[in-house]
Amino acid sequence: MAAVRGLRALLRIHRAVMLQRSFGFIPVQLTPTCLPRMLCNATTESVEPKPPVNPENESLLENLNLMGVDVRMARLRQPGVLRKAFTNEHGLAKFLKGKGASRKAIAGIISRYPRAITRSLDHLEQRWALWRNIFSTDAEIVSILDRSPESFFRSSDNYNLEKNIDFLTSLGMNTKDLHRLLTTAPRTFSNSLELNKQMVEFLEDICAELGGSNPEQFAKAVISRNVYILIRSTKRVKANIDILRASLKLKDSDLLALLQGPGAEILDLSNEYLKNNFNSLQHKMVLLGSRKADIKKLIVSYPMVLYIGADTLSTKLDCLVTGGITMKQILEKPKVLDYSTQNITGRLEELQRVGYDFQKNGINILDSSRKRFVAKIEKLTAPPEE
DNA sequence: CGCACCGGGTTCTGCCATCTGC
DNA sequence: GCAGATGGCAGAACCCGGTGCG
Repeated sequence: MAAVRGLRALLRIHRAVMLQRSFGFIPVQLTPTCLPRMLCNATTESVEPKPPVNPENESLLENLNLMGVDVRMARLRQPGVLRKAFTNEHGLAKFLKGKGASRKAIAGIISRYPRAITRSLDHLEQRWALWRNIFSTDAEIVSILDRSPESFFRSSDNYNLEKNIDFLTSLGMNTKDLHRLLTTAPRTFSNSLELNKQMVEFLEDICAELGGSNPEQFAKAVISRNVYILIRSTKRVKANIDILRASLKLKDSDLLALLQGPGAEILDLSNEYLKNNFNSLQHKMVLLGSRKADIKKLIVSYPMVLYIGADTLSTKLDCLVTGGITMKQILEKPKVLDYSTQNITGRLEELQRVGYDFQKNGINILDSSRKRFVAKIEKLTAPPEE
């Protein structure tokens, strides 16, 4: 995870540089020839008339600096906001502070989504009230803004937000569903109503196409099981369904059950990732002596296996097989793959120490909570007396 | 009681591209 | 020709415990 974050940071820096280049803040190449040109620019302005770009609003910059906003970051994200004559940074800060946001959180929000300071107090109050229909405390909302400012501020259309809430409710989502949706995929509520409707209609069509009798409940089931669906494109979800359809060759009714059941969880993966994982899994399992039918069985009973990255999965399977677990046992209890390689490794070692017999006892013990596992080990090591 | 089955919880943003409206 | 609004993308698992049955 940390590594991923590090990589992202690197990418971000890379992108930032590219962005600066495209805006002309940094010469494309830092070769000596650029220096004279820059000097030239400074001395002979009239020769090369600059495009009439509004200058940045100095007093705004000063305000933002005083508030602890990372102005450089803000400039890279939304340069236009810094050139605006009228903004509402103080109003926003006061508003958020009133909701319990810290100074640091507020600065972070503006740094990451500068357009937030263009929203009026009325707008903010309205939007907050709408979110409060779903959240019971301000603190919950603040934590989401801190996490993802864009989700809250990207759209200025409060009416659309209201319609989205109505629409999702009309699908049969209860408050708890909406809460989960807004907590984990807040962008859903900033989508246009049209976009959300498109996805729902798409899902309903899939259901009908597969001979399902209740498209509405199908759509709801898929979304409830995978709250990220609505922030994906129909193109992506469709491609994933096609991948599953082509590779598993299930009966329509079985595919339908898979999609609204455990399969829903992998529908939002990027298409290449899903394909790649499928191919790697197939390759790996063949190496370990499985047949095609086994692979299909595994995916149908435990689609989350395709969620696991190719390298992780390969390592995990090796770890299990090396530890004396057979592929057959894994196919019967695929949920062991839920657990981290590290966790599995540790358990295998402990079980070996106490001489656990997987042939006799099965591998269910690997698929249990830490608490239960520890209790089990304690019992196995305790003297058999009384 | 012990076990297996099963569902649930956590979690997922920050950027670019493309339109739209002024 | 700008800034705003919105769509779309890549990224990539792990863990817990209620419950019902033998």
